Amino acid sequence: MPKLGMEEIRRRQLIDATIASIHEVGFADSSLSRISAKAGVSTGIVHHYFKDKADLLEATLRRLGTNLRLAVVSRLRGAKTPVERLMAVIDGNMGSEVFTPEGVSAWLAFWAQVPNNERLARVQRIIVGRLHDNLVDALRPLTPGHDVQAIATLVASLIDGLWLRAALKREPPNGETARLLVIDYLNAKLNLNIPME
Amino acid sequence: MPKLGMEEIRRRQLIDATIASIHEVGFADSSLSRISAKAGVSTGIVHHYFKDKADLLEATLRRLGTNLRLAVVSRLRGAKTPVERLMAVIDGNMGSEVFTPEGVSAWLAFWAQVPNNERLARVQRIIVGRLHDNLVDALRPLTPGHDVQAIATLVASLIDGLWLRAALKREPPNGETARLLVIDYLNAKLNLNIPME
Amino acid sequence: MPKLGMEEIRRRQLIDATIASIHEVGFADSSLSRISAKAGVSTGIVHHYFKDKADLLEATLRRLGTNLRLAVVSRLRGAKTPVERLMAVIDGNMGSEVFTPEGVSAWLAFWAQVPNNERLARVQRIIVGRLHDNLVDALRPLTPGHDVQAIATLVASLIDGLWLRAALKREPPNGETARLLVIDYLNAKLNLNIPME
Amino acid sequence: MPKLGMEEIRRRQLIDATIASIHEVGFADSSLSRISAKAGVSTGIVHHYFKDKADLLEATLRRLGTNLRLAVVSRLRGAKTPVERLMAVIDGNMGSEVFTPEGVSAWLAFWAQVPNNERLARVQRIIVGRLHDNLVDALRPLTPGHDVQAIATLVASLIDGLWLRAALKREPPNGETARLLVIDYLNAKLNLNIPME
DNA sequence: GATGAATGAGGGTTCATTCAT
DNA sequence: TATGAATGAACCCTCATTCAT
Repeated sequence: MPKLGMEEIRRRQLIDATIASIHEVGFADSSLSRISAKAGVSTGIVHHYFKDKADLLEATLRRLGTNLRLAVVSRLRGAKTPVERLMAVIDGNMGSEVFTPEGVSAWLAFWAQVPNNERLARVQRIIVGRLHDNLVDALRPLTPGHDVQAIATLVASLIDGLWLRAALKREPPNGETARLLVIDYLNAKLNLNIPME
Repeated sequence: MPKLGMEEIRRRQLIDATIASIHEVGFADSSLSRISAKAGVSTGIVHHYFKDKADLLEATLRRLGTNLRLAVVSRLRGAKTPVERLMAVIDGNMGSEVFTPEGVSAWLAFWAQVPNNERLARVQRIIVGRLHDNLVDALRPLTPGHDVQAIATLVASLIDGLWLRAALKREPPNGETARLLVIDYLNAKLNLNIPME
Repeated sequence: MPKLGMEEIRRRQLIDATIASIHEVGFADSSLSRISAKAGVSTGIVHHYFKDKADLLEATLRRLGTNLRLAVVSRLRGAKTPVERLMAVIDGNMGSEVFTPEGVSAWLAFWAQVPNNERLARVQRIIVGRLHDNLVDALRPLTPGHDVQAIATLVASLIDGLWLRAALKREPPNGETARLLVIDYLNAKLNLNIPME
Repeated sequence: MPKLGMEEIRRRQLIDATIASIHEVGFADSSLSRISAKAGVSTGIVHHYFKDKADLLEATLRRLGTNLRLAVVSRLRGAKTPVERLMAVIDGNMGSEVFTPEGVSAWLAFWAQVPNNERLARVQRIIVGRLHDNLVDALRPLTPGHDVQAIATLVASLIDGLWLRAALKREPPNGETARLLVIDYLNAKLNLNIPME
């Protein structure tokens, strides 16, 4: 009889191994044999839980997006003021759960696949769209008289750039420093006084 | 003397074909046979002019960096005022010679290789360092009382983020829009009045 | 006793599914997982009722042979005259119970395995031998002065050829047409007057 | 510089090895690694000369058809009388160049693939059609008052059946015996006197 | 009896690289 | 200088078979 919940466990194992492998050796060298070895299972098992390698990769990107969404959602729950809500979105994209060595490596790797992979592109568009919407919602009460769309685009681009630079560095990414750069911009542009503690 | 400069011609052919191929089918599918076909030469020829595939890729990244450097240098030549010098650096990184569909695609592809490829990483560090130095030099006369390093980092990150987003989009990248976002930030942060014509 | 005969039921299910699968996708693509899915059981069950895949295939060929034998035997039961007995053998090999799309497909598939599979070869030799013996017995009273062995061989070869051609055609096999060709030969060779109604 | 005619040599090597392999171990076990080993080349080379395995197999079936056609054509060249022309067709399909152990094995193997492989089916229809046309042409002057189509079909089926039986036997096929069975049928049916020397 | 998760060998295929020409 | 034939390792994937449940 099938062990209950085994499917979810195995899928998670394999997705985690995929992220770890991409971090360690990169996208190109993340073969299924390496991934399954890292997950501690046989190569054949992958095709029990995923249609093929592309399916595993898509699920992995989806998971990265989910992690990001959860990081924002959990912070929004405790946010009361407009500034707190804005910072929930910013911090949700810079927090220590997501802004990890493995996380930024995997993100960069997947981004590079997007231009030539429609299925990954679709997932990525959802993730990017969600960040943009979150930013616009959070910025609107704080930006009377400004072009909120442009500011959201700038902040999103800045966040992307910081993720990119984090991925390119050898050291573990420093979310705190990255966060301060975003706050500094917002304070200057919107005449806010978000504390940079 | 008909063969004079043959080496340089062939190397350039192959590098151009590499960039074009990466743009068209991505890094993973840019096999040497595809690249050489695109360059109109045989597969074997690659190893006459490059040690191996890694060597060709490194040369390609180097060329991308050179293009960027030249775009900045040529603009700096006509720059007189501090603001003009700053804009020379910005525009050199957003100008239509470099901010092309092929250019941004190739950049993104190489970025993704850097974390797991020390040789490419070395080249990339040089390029990043040069942009940072250029920015610091240009910003210093305009930023009394500010942390010039932080501002340079923010601008550089923003530029990277804009390149990244340009690569992820389907449409040809719009350097003008990207440029305006950077100017807008600088005007707000440094109380400048760089015209956004 | 509800489980009584379960073994026979399961074996029959799987054999039928094997024949159906071979007809649908061919011998090569008739994997155990496909066969068991078609039979509506799990993959593991096959090894409860058959030693391995080769065993299932052998049982399937045996069943095909049995079907043929029964088709002949049942017709022989009502045959009185020598001609009727001959026609019982012919029709038993061309009748609508056996000369079906699935039947001819499966036969052809198994024939192709025989030269390199001793176990299947053994089964096939029994089936071929039985047809030959049946034909010789039925022909003897009708072929005074002829080489009964040669005629039996020719008829058997002709029947095989007609099965083969039926399997290669896209349309459902036409046993009636095939039958008439055999009768026509016998009438010509033996100066008989078997009606071709 | 490419060795002239190398392509034709290699293709022939590989096709011959394919036929030999099918004869030795059957269609299913004729992997590319086995075929290329038998041809004395590496596995990778197959894809220089054939698009993929299906392409090699199709070329192999085509070659078998060509061999058959040539065997008939060469005999037709010396045929003067109608009977000689008929025998040229018969003997061309039973001659020692084509009615070999490897030949009949490969034929049976390919026949079994036809129902589930449209590309092979197309080639096979051409071959079958050619035999039928040849037979009708040769039979027409000898069959006044008969249904020439039906006789051609019977002869073709008989030939197929004899090939089939030859493939199923362990011994090398005996073309002479097979040939006599066909002649015997024709003599009986058409009141001919083709000598059975 | 029955399931389907798990294994690992072997399949076809692609590829960077080498080398005879 | 230039070719492309040739190699063999590594890839993804499928499969028969086993076994814990």
